[in-house]
Amino acid sequence: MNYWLVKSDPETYSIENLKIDKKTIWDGVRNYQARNSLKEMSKGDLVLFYHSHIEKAIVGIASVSKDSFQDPTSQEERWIAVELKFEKKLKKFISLEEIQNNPKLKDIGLLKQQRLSVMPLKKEEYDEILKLK
DNA sequence: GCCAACGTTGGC
DNA sequence: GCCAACGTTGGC
Repeated sequence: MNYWLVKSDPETYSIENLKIDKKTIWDGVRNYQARNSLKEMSKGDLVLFYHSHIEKAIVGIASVSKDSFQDPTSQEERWIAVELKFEKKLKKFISLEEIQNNPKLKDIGLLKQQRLSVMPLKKEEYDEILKLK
């Protein structure tokens, strides 16, 4: 079982959309590092859902409902997608600020690599983040 | 809305 | 294969 964090601009696709859709194909990723994470995802992994821009907070939890496969939005073999399933929306969002203020979380990709949209989390980091809620 | 950070592209 | 130019992301 692995843990991940994905970012999304809520104006494009929000946790509410995922809640309504129940499942979605997480495609369109065109960054190698993010792609490599997608590739390693497998069914049952847990995924924190982060809203960028206006919200800047972790707003929910999803799970991987289908192992990675070739991205249907690209002709190129190298791009990968997964299917994510809605798990829950957090009652209290975990803001970027709270994450930044936690010294145990200073090394996570979210803070270190601003532009990375899919990143792995260690179990400890995942647990630590959810402690903030 | 601005702009820094940084990944990607393409000319050489 | 290097690196300048360009485009995009995302925090502020």
